[in-house]
Amino acid sequence: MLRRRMQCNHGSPSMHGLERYKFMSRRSLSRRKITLRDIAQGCGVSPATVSLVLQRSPLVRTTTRARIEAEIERQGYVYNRAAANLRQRTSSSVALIVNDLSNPFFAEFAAGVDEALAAAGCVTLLGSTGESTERQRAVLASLLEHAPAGIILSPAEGSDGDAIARLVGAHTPLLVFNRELGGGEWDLLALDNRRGARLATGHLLALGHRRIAFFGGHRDSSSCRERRDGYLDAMSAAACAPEPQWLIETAPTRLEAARQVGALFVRDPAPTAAVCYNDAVALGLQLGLAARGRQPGRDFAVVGFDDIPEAAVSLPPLTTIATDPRARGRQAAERILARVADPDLAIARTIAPARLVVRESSCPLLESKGVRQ
Amino acid sequence: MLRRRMQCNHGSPSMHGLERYKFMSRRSLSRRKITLRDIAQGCGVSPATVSLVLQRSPLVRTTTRARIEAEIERQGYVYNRAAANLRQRTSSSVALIVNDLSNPFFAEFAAGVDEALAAAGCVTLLGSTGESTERQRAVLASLLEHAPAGIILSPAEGSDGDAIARLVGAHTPLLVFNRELGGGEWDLLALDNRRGARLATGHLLALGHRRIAFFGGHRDSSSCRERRDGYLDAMSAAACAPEPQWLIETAPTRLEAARQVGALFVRDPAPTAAVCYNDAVALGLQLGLAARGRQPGRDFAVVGFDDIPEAAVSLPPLTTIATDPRARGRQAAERILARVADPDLAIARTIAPARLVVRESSCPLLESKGVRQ
DNA sequence: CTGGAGAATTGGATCGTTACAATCGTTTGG
DNA sequence: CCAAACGATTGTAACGATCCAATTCTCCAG
Repeated sequence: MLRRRMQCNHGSPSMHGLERYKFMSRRSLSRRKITLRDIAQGCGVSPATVSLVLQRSPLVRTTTRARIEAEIERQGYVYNRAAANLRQRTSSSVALIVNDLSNPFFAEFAAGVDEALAAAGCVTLLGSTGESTERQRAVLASLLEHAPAGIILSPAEGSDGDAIARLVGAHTPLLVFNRELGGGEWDLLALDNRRGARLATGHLLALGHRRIAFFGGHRDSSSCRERRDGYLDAMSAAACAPEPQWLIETAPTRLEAARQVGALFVRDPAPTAAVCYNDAVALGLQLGLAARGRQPGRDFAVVGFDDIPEAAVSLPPLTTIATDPRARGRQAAERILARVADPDLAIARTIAPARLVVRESSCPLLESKGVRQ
Repeated sequence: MLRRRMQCNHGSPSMHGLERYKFMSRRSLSRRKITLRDIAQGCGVSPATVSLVLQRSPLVRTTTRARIEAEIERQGYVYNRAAANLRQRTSSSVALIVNDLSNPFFAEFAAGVDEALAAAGCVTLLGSTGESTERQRAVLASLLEHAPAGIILSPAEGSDGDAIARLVGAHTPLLVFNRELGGGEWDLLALDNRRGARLATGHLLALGHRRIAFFGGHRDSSSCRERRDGYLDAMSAAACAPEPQWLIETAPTRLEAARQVGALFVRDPAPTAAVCYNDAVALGLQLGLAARGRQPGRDFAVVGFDDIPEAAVSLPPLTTIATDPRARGRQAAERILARVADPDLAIARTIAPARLVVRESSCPLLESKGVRQ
């Protein structure tokens, strides 16, 4: 806890008002903070009037307002929103809890949230969980003490909805992002993972591929499960039965994905294309393919998921499913602001659309390859 | 501004203490927030005692403490840190203002800051400027109203130090990151751009290159200027005079960089290697080279700057200067916490080291190429 | 049984702001 | 000339915690 003690001279009883003020202003101008009282005193009005000016109330006479505003400027007064919030029982902050900012998907999301909140004159309280439910608990508790008006939470894997509901209480509206979380009454903003993966798989099918793998991601991750389900939907709709070795699990990182590429080709029939859990994995796959002498986008088709910035500039540029995390961030922020303004809004489950972005990594099936074996 | 009005029943004069409490608790348990008073009342002690428990004071008897803690748990009380901060004249938040979170360098930095602040029980107030001094002014003013204990600012290009000093005032310690900013008394944490670029250039010189370009970045960016100076240092130390067309200015993005690659080769003598302003530019350069039939890492050596995650997995993997933004973030947070704890610390200008990470994009000079013309 | 030293607890003022009711001038209509 | 109406301003009590001095409780030595 931060605690800076200031050795502030409380005026001795012998000094009356003005003298004391002068004394303070000379002696400790740089130590003590200017308050609304100082402004009031400085131009001979009551604190209440200054407060009215700060609230842009039309009740104050124009000339008085001007005088007060000049004094505010002169003394370099800064409004203490915490004090105001305490009195008004309001809050001008929203808490944002994500897994990890170094994941570009979440970084973009956070940027979008912050952008929209700032536009509404609201400040972002940041927290990150590192995908640990224990840290999530701690971070949530810590942020709640700052009485945010609302919370945007991208829950860590394996979160317990009831525990979160108990922690947050009924006072603070919560918006859950990116993952289903049962156990409470809250808004949800999720991606259409299933339809996205169906889109990706359908695209590869349309290019002539039949032996399509689903590559990467953790089995127990809900987003991975949804994407895999979408892939399976599309495959069975096209009457293609995936071989077990076409479903490869990896940590969702480039490096880990690159290491696992071999597993795709250990047994025949080998796949000619892959739908990947996300772009990181897809880029790793491209790398691993190149290392084994297969050229992605020519010998093997790859589709990613997320459309992170480097997808557009990889070699070859990656076909992927765009989810526009920045727009999702703005959307989340706007939704929570709306709910704060009106707590009686109906709970909404919003599934954001995903769209296919075709680039060069998804090539048609090569006849020679397709026919071989 | 957020303002949720609660239709709270103020107890009518006819009701005395306990009845009123019961009424409130039945009628509006889910509306009204639990305060420390409620806990005190709930177990028949004074608010002061509850406060002592919350502060882990050793003055309360163990049995009393247990009783109070149970009540806190039972009622689901959440501490109101804003109220405490108001009374104590302290703050448990630090403001972090960066250019843009979607830049992975800043995202990593922010992650590091948040990590270290959270470990100290302190919350991060986020703000982003989008490299606009006007937004920076607004964001800074808005965050200051929340009375952060300190501010970590990565100033927007073209910031006016005096204006910032005036805005922030002498009360709130400021740590400036990543860019020099004159005009006030504050700590600085910067990267050793000059030495880093010298390292990069020296590495290429050691590989036999003499015709080395400095590619990318904005002329008016201070970090770009410093890196270019480092490059020029190393070149002149090796008695190499750079041709004017070896110094190419671009926006610091992959796409823009890829577009400008042609400019390197419009006139003889053409360079055989390039030190890039940053990794984004370097990756763009690799892309542009490939598009023109030159293979980076074989026909042309490339060195980047920053060591962003994709540098390790590009084609070819990029030799670069690592600055470890996450560690810088932790460092910044720790420094501002130290200064908050002791405002009389001497001002520190910290220049973080940069280290060369050799990968495959920096190849030795090919004899055939080197001798031609 | 009493005095008094600690230990444990508490009342009340306070942090900087705002809501509310009350006040003070001015003006206007009757 | 008074009442009412209005516009502008203000005193005071909160908001939810903490600090400080003062008080009460314990317990033990004498």
